[in-house]
Amino acid sequence: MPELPEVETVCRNLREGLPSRSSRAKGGRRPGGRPQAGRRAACPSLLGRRITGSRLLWPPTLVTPAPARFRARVRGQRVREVTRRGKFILVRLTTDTLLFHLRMGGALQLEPRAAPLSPHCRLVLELGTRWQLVFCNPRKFGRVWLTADPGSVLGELGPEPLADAFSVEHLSALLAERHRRIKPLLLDQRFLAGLGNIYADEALHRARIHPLSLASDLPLPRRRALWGSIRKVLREAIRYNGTSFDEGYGGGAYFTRLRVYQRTGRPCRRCGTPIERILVGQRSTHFCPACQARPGARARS
DNA sequence: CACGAGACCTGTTCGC
DNA sequence: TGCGAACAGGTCTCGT
Repeated sequence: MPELPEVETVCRNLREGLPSRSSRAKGGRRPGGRPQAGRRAACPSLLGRRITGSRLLWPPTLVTPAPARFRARVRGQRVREVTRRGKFILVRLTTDTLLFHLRMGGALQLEPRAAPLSPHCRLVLELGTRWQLVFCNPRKFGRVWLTADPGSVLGELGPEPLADAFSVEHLSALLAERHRRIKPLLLDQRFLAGLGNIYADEALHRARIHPLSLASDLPLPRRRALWGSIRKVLREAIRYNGTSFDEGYGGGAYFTRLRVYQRTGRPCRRCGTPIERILVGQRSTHFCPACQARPGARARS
């Protein structure tokens, strides 16, 4: 599931820890409150903890270095910082950096060492006697790197859409030189880091751009609108802890705000027209045929 | 350079 | 109810 807002949520949870929460607390759900995940024990911050051991349960998870070297090298290092770049989670250690990519789902969280491990658990980093950092990944697509040079892993990534340096002029210039359909372009992490299928569809709808539009053909007002909608959608989703349909993200609730993603046949929240679903570059793509005019169907200018 | 197809995987939902 | 098909938030590689 994870796109930029979900990964940001995971990072924040690792940095700040999670307060305890019970599904039965205070007579159930607050009226108007965000839906809450189930019972969860309190867990502390990952920052400052020392890695005392590791267990690799699905070897293909580890890209580099080889397992024996990984185990020897990661042991004894202390966690200094937890940050995000695109959809990567960066855990800076004493001398190296651990990079995690969840790909199509999963979780990275602190758990008591006494707790039973999920069958989807692929890597465990032991943190003393009480806690462990657990990388769960049901579909086995997720990957982990340990390196002194994170740039070697992140090298090709495009700009960070929420960074101050990512200006409307910057995006506009990048779009102008790409003869590519806008939807697959937004999913290309070398073009822009962090968008995935949900937020690409949502950003395009808010900017009123048809997903098959040619990037280089977008008129300036659409390009400006896209810059704003990308940032707005991502910021808003982060406030809601992402759009999670499963556990492990601390109650992501942005699905209540989605305007097109997986709303096929339901009315557009702006104009009431039924949302359509098409395939673009093998990915499900949701849009409003009225709000998001076809590239060919040019209005008189 | 741009694009489609296939691969990598398991779990859940849909249709008959 | 049961069972296979379709589908899922991502990315890589190959062939055209």
